[in-house]
Amino acid sequence: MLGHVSLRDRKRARTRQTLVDAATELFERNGYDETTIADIAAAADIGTRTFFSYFASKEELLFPESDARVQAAIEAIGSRGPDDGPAEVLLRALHEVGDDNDDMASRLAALRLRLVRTVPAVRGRMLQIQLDAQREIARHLAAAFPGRLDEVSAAALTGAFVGAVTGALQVLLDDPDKLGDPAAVQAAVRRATDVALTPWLRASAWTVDRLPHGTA
Amino acid sequence: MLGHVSLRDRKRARTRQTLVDAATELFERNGYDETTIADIAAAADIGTRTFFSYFASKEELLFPESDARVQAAIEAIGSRGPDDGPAEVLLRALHEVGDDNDDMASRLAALRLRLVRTVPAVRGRMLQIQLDAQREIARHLAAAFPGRLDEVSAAALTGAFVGAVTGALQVLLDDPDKLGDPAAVQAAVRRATDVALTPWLRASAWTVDRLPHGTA
DNA sequence: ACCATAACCGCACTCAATGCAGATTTGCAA
DNA sequence: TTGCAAATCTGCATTGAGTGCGGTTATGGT
Repeated sequence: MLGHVSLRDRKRARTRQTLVDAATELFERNGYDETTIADIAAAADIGTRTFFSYFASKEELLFPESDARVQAAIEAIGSRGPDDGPAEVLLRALHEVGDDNDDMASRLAALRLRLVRTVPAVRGRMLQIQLDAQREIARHLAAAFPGRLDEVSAAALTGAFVGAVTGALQVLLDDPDKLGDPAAVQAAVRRATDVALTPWLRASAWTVDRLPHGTA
Repeated sequence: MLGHVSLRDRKRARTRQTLVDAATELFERNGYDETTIADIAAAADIGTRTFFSYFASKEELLFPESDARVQAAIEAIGSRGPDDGPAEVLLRALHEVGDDNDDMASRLAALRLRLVRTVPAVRGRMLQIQLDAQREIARHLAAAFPGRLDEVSAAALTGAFVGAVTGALQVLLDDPDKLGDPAAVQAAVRRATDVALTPWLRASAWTVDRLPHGTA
């Protein structure tokens, strides 16, 4: 019975969501550092001790579905065409993930974006998650091109892609105007990926026109 | 009087070094998590409270000269030849930094390498330092090529390079065999980064043969 | 010698995080 | 329905990181 969701599971999922909502609310109203775990637990009506059976730390609250993006990328790798090389596959995967960022409309995503820039602990946690995701993607990429791409090269390639996008984003997003405006953020994301990935596009069989969005 | 080092300054520098040494010793003997700041302070014969006027946190002890590498990279950018493009300059800068890692002989560097792999807090701190360094380097790179390289592209380029190296290293370093052999690691990193960064290199005037590979 | 400043240090405090043990709830089968 | 085992919830106590404050001591310049 794998698909079976018991009452216990539903209840637990609901409490978990309540925690995220309560935390979002409190972080927005009073700030991150000013909000204690005791506050969050109280707002979600559970004991302070119980909080730690849902999230290992305060930062984890900001990244509740961290596997989803990795999963999307892996599927993009799996559904590659016969003529696609590693760069093309990775490119499509990253665009996939970027579009997945459509949840940018959600309050949590906007809040996360702000906190990543201002709270060191949150930034640190995000970088770790990103690095883990990178490693996972690289593993699958290497598996998808046996013989042609060893583990190390796959990791380097993935790291280069992700690093390029991250670097570009970092510069684009410290423009204070763009924050709070989801459309501007998304445009920045797209432009960042385009700028960052252009060299690989030129190197492979792709042309810029085939990209699924005109540069904003 | 800028070059003047007072007794105060000398004393302070000495205490700082003592702290690093004591921490290194304790971390190696008892482990990172098992060593408290109180232990370190006691070993260096200062009050626990005073520790925090030397280092803001326990992790900082592992990165006592974090600016040195950035400084080296910036100098490499400054001393570029007239025909060098952004990619070449960045490549030389990174090699400079990599060679700087020859301090791998030092106990602290070896310890740091181990702790980065095993202690999440340390890894998180390192990634933050790396990201800051990346940003700083990108800024200088853009300044060195006005007109030819805007802020965003410079950040993307730098991110790609650093990301490639980091990604490759991550895979290489959790192979227990290679850990003691810096030469093999360095060779593997160069090979992998070449694979990942070929497009960037081709985009400029370089050819892969001109890379200083035969070493190691 | 004098004084302003910087460094040192103990004390009290807040908060994150963990271990433990008892109470409660849920799943499942008799 | 009943009963039992497992999972969950919870309070309590404890450790350790980190900060603010205030008083003391050491240092640098005059």
